[in-house]
Formats: sequence, C-alpha cells, structure tokens
Amino acid sequence: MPKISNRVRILQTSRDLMNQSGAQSISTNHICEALKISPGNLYYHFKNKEEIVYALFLSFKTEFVGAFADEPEKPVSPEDFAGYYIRTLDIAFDYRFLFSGLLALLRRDDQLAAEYRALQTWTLARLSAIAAQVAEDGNLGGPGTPTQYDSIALNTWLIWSNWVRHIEISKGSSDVSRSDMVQGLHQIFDVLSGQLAPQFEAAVRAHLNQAE
Amino acid sequence: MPKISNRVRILQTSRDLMNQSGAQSISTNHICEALKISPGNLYYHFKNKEEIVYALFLSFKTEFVGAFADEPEKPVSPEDFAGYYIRTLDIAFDYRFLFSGLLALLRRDDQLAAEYRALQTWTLARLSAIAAQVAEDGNLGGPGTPTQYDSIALNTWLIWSNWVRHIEISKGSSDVSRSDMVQGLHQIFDVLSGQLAPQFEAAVRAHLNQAE
DNA sequence: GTCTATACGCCGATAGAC
DNA sequence: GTCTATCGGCGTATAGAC
Repeated sequence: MPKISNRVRILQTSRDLMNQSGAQSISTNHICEALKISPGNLYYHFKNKEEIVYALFLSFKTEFVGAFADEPEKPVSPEDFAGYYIRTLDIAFDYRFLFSGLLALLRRDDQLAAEYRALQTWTLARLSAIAAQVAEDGNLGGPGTPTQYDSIALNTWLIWSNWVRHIEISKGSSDVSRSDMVQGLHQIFDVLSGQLAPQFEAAVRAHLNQAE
Repeated sequence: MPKISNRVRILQTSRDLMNQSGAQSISTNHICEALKISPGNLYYHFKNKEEIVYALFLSFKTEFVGAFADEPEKPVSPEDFAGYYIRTLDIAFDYRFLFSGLLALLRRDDQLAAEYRALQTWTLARLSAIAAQVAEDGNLGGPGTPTQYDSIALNTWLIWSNWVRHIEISKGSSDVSRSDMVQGLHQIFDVLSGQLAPQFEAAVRAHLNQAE
C-alpha cells in the first residue's frame, strides 16, 4: 500500500497555495514550508518551479479535454450543452491560478505558452463545432455562416476563461462560491440569448440551476 | 521653460517598460537603468514601486472617464456608441500592463484594489445606462428589463477589459496592432448582434472600420 | 534633486552527507 | 529520497555626501 509520494503532495500543495495567493507570489520555500519538507527534497522531484506549474497545467489539460469527451456528431441536447460549460468551469475553478496570472506564466515558459495556445485553438474549434451542430439541430439562429460560429465561440470563451478572474477581482477575497460560478454560466448564455431557440435555452437554464 | 521633471520621465518609462514586459517583472532598478538615473533619485520621487503604479492608474482613470464625458440624456448616435468603445479601447491599450497583471497588482495594493473596483462599478453602471438609452431610442431589442441591460453591460465589459490581454496571450509577442484592436471592437458588437436594430448596427460597424 | 554606496531579505538552485 | 548548509543573484529601500 503505497503512501502518497512527495511529488504528488508537492503538486497538490502548490496548486492550493497558488490558487489562494497567485502563482507568482508562491516561492518554492513557501511550498516546502507548508509541506514541512526541505528545499533539496523539492528540487529532487522537480527541476525548477516552472516544472511544477507545467505539470499542473498538464493535469488541467487532461481534465479539461476530458470534459468535452463526447460524440460531436449527434444532436446536442440541452443537458449536453449545459454540461460542457458546467464541467469545464468547475475545472477552471480548481486551477484558477493558471488563469489569474496567465500572461506572467506564459512569459516565463515558452513551452507552457505554446501548449496553452494550442489548447485555446483546439477549444475554440470545438466550441465552434458545437455551435454549428446546435444550429444544425435547429436550436440556434438562422442558417449561420461559419464565421458567426467562430465569433460565438470566441465570445463565450472570453467570458468563460476570464470569469473566475473577474470574480476574484470584483470581490476582495479569493473565496469564490458555487453560486458565483453558476452566475458565470448564466452570463455565458446571456451572450447567446436571442439566438438560441427559446425552448432550448429554457432547458439549458434549467440545467444550470440544478447545478447550484 | 521647465524641463520635463524626472518624476514625469519615471512615469513614462515605467509605463513603457511595464507594457512591454509586465508590471511585475519590471524592477525599480530596471527603470533607473533605462533612464540612466540612480535608485536614490527614483526613491526621492516615489516612496515605492506601488506608488508608481498607482500614479499611472490615476492617469488611466482620468483618461478613461474622460472618454465617456457626454450628455447621457440625448439619443445615442451610432457615432457616439462606437466612439465610446473606440476611445476607451485605445486607452486600455496604452495602459495594458494594468490589465495584463491586474490581479497581482490588486493583491499588492489595497488602495489600488478599492479604486479599481469603484471604477469598474461606475463603468458597468454607465454602460448599462447607455444600453438603456439606446433601447429607448428604439435601437436595441424589445422593451428590456434593467437586468438585461446590466447583463449586456457586463458582457461587453468582460470582452473589453480582457481583449488586449487576449491578444497578448494569443500572439507570442506583445506587438499588438491597430487592426487587432479593431477586431476587438467588432467582437464586442458581435455580442449585441441580433439585438441591435440592423441599420443602427450597420452604422456602428461603419464607424469601427473608419477607425482602422 | 541627484548621486554613491550599501544593508537586508528572499528566492532559486546546488553540493554533499545520510 | 530526504536532509542540512550554503551560494550567488536580485529586488526594495535607505543613509548620507554633494
């Protein structure tokens, strides 16, 4: 029965501390102190601080991509549609340090920057494809051009990827609540309001409220 | 004929450097070196680094609020409407370091945090009032409730306040072009697409393209 | 107002014993 | 794998001469 390795504990604690205070104000010393381990121990498991952040990013990426794992062919039900956003926003919350100080992190690590951008590109294409499918199902606007789907995808992405940060900025503290998150989901769907078929939108909203 | 004081030169150079590399990776030493002045000189003019950032924020605030200086009573012309966004996004670009590392800055300075939040609250109210006026002019949707205007205000604000950062994240470098900015303006109005009266929206878009 | 010189602390990272 | 000890570097900020 294997104990939890220090490598895993370092990752867990780093994520907690960085979510709380920002990635950039957490030093390797802080992490060691919180774990009651020595600096040498930490540097045995990770070459440097960037490697810790990068490992956490990979975990985020895996969870995030997994939240989209679905057959994109079929009609998109209101439950599917709401589910994408509910699940991914939960994940974004768990790794909110990534988004809060994103630009600073990307400036310090070229590899992370490249992978983040690839993930963003992938996500935008995925969101656009979902919008196109919803339109094909007859639940979104008139016969739209691909460009419109891209614009919808980008707008929802911008709100999605900045929502937790927006809450942290607006409230003084970093205690973000579940209802703050649900409010963000409604905010995302407000973008689509008037373009979604009314009964489809109502069903989506109902699912959001269940998530609360 | 008074020379430009070192105080002013410190502010100018700080803004340039911080826009380029991020507020947080620019030290007082960097600023001194760029200006060929001594640390003692800098600290004669400013108590600490936060005071520099705070002074720059005040400049931003003045310019930003000035860009909204208008009688809110009258009907809002497409030119007015486009103008608010064109002018303010230009200003946001000039002070983009504020938005790029916002959360880190607010965490380090309570006074700045309080003032930023106040400005955000003011702006959201202003945007909501403008939306209400556009609706009253018959150029926005049906008879909407105030809540809808607030939601529109928040959505446009989220895109507005994160656009420059989004560009910096998406491109590798920090060379943001004028056309990147205009694209952001269109993106903002895509949120309102389908809710604005068609001829009003067309006139607004035309003004955006002139700005390019 | 501006300079030189410097104190002090923290951070990232490594060497080498155990 | 984990520890102790430590190095070099940098960042903020101040003291005191000019």
